[in-house]
Amino acid sequence: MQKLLRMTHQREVILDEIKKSTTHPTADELYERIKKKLPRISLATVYRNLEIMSESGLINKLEISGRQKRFDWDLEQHDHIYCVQCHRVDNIDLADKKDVTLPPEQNRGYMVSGCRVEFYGICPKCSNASIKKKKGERKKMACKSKCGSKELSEKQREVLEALAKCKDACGSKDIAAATSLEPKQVSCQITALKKKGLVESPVRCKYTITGDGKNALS
Amino acid sequence: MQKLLRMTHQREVILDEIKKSTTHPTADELYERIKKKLPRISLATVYRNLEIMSESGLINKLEISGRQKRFDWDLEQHDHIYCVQCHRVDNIDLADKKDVTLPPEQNRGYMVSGCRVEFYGICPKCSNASIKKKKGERKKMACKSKCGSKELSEKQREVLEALAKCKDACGSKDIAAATSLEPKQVSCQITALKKKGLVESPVRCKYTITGDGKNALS
DNA sequence: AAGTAGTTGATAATTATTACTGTGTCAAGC
DNA sequence: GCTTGACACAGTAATAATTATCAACTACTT
Repeated sequence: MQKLLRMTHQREVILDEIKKSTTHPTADELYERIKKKLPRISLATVYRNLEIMSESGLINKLEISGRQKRFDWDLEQHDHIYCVQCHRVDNIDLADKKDVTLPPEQNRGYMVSGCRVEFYGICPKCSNASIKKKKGERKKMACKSKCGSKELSEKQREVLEALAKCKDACGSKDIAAATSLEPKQVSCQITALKKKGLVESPVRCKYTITGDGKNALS
Repeated sequence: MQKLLRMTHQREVILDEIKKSTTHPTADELYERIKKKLPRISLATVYRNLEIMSESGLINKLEISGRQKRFDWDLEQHDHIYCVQCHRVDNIDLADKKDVTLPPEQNRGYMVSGCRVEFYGICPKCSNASIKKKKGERKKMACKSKCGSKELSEKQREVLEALAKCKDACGSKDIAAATSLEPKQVSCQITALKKKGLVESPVRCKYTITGDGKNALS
């Protein structure tokens, strides 16, 4: 039953990289770092070995908020604090935790095997970043955004360029006239552009290009 | 800033379906149920509206272990218990929780906005199921498995069929001879089949088909 | 009644992860 | 020293869950 683990060079490097990290890296964060040492390693190898090593108890796979799995060299049971903005995860040491137990009449028939406590909030890096942003300091987001600024579609670019030429806010009909698009289609594109933050609406049904929008064009 | 929400029929039905559920459904569970009432609804609409409604505070999006997001009509802050086998999530009422606070010197500079407590274990349904399984009662898994028994590939089926014809355990060379495959390829396929539990190795380098393996062929 | 913001269904795209495949490497046994 | 079989690897395809895009539609507001 016990599977024997061969300590290959790749595994050594992966394990080493986890042990070095103070945070709890995701598979692709690790992959990026490992690639510098082993440029030919495959992402699949990283995933495979993280899975294997956590199964055999060399490392810990965290069950934590967020989409990506995270790994930890610290095998002791401990708890975490999670940044809702950049999704980083830090350790916490919770002395009070011994009090958190589930009264037997509350367990709903579950065979309880453990308990996780997870605080959440905004990490210092992110709160600094948002202060800077308010000051008008334009800065590339330090953290991966869930839905990054995507490429503009053909039509979106057309609408945005037309808006860039207007001095004042203008309605979608004006834009339709300035482009080859139907008024109806313009409204669709504006919705998308607003969502991306490239366009805003100072008054109902009038639109202007934002600073971000101008940057997106150049 | 405040976006106005139009109460469409689709939204009403989605909301209604969440309110009716005692558990914490995932988007696609909801979609399956809603399709019965609105057969033409799109999965995207369900996802879109769950997101919108949770943003505007009509429902709650749970941050919980597991790959899929889950939604809850109960806006009160409460905690959960999670089945590591079938991933169902139940509510718990944790009176002791007030004790769990993060000492300020522990917060690592985070602006803490809340705390989740999550117990985990095996739910009653799953522990019953595994007892039945031990008795030899073959039964379709009640719960979605993370990596369900996949279709057999062409080569895997070939290997498995060859194995089914052997009375005793046989080596990969025997199998290679019985099929059109190279010995090297056979070993790859056997590894995959073993992982699926369709083949086992009573002695080193000898293989037999398992009960599951026979079922997989029929 | 007209115009427009918001909404929908269908589908494409994306993200994170896992599976497959052919080849390579290692250790044990002949 | 050669063979055998187990384990690993890189590269790539496939999958699952979610999100984005877009043209058509709908319900408010004026």
